[in-house]
Amino acid sequence: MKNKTIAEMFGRMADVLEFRGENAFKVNAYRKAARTLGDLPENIETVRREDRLKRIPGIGDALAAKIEEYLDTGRMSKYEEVTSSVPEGLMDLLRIPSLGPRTLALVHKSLRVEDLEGLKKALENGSLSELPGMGEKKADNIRRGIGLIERHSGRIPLGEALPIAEAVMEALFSGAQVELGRRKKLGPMSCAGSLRRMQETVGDIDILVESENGGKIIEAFVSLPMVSKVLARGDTKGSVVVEGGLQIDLRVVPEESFGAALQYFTGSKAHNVRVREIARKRGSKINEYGIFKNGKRIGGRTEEELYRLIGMPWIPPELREDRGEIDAADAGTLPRLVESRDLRGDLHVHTDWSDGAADIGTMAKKAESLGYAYVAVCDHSRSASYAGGLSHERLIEQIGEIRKINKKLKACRILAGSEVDIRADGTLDFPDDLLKQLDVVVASVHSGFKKRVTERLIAAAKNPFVTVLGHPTGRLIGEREGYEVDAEAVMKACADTGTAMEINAYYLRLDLNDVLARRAKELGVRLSLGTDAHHPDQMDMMRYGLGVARRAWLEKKDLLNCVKVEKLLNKKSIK
DNA sequence: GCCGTTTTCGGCCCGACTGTTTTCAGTCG
Repeated sequence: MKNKTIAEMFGRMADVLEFRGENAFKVNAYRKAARTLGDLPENIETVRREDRLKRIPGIGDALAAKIEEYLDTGRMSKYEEVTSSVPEGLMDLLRIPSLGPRTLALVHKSLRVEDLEGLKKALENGSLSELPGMGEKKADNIRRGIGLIERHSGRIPLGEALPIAEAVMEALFSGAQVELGRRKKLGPMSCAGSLRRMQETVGDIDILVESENGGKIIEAFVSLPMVSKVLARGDTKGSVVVEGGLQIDLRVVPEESFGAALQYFTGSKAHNVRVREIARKRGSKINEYGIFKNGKRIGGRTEEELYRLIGMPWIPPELREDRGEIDAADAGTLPRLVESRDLRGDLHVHTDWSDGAADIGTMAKKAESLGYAYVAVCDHSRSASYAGGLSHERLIEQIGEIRKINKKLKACRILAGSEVDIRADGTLDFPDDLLKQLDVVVASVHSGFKKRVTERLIAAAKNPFVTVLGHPTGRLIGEREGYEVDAEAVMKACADTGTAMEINAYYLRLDLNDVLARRAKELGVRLSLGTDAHHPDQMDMMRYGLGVARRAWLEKKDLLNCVKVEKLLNKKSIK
């Protein structure tokens, strides 16, 4: 797909245009188009062929022409002209926090800085801090920014950030309660930002708490044991770095503004821009303190109130990405998102029969404690020798073992399954007559990442005994891109054959991701949540997969996990 | 560069904080 490439080109052009000081609204137009294209689940070439380019929001005559030029010739003259006007690599420096386009232009023009090395030198020899408008503190901030991106490219996975945020909030809750004394009750506390939206990675953590005693709360916050550095402490805002380098901002807001502040700090930015636009068109104004009409406050205590006052229902945080949720809210067609309590089971776990850490009974017990009605044991198949993949005989033995344990279980049923390898030649690792005996078959690619992956996945989908395609794109967050796969073609095959596609809930996979899972739903594909747990504790990662499902607008009916066990076992009813 | 229930021209979200200034530009969310 050329979508990402074109999106990156527009993004890069936006950077350069901003750097050159051109019209900020034009810059914004490029940036908006870049984001829309990056999120577009459909192949841009298809959209072009059907002459629908200009129907994409934010794409007008000029950008459509540029896209067409690129698709036809493989080049974009405007892009080449714009990017060649600045040294290669210079724009990468914009990733450094507290170094924006204006400052970059200044250091480039007056100090001839062209890359990170040059920037470091200018910081070292003091020439940067002597520039007009610059100073020691600004230089310090840029130094810290460089350190930040060098340590860990800026963002950390949701599955690491959320437990830290929860630990901090819990400690803060008791700490702040002590500071306040017993008589004053601490108001509600919530995380905000990309963490609350359950985005797959987060840059920093935002926490909001409602109280009239900001100073004391902030004091308790900066004194928490996990804090390694205090960046700022005031009456309404505190900012710290915790062990591991993650930045956490705490904001204390008064009761009447809590909802407005929560909405504001939850974002996303694109969502908030649209919400404010609409508020303005409808005669009111929204900021982080509330919603105002003719200069008079008319609300802001809760998010529900805020949305209601501009004429729409509350929008779940996972949807707030400006991907159509605002129009849907306006039209009253928001999805009824799947919830944790809708999930009847985990459809992908491993045991010590292959490379898992716990035995079948222990995994089942964990499933029971989570309130599940079923758990699918899907150990690796024979080709996955690195993972102790089961031989034909061992799998038959395991099926027998599972049937035996099931007789002793009450609430939760173990489903006999397999995570069967889709081999490099496109065949599956077990013959059909063995697969037929299983309750659940997850078919996954674990090798030959560059060998005709699309065709292999489609072939697997066509197998009548394959229930689910496991981690269909194979990406690992922060480690590797997915396979070269035509996701759209695979989805269509799954829709045709009734094969489900996995949202692997393991925090580094989250595969399918939100955008693709939503597209799958649109095409009529059922999704399946599995934690891929290799340890009972990892079954708790279901919440990350659920986050993806909700970000993908999925409802109960879209997920295989919400189906009753009887229906699940009757394969004809699901495939 | 996009867009249109005020508009095909003239708008385009809003405010805080920081660091540098002596009234404001840049950055951020």
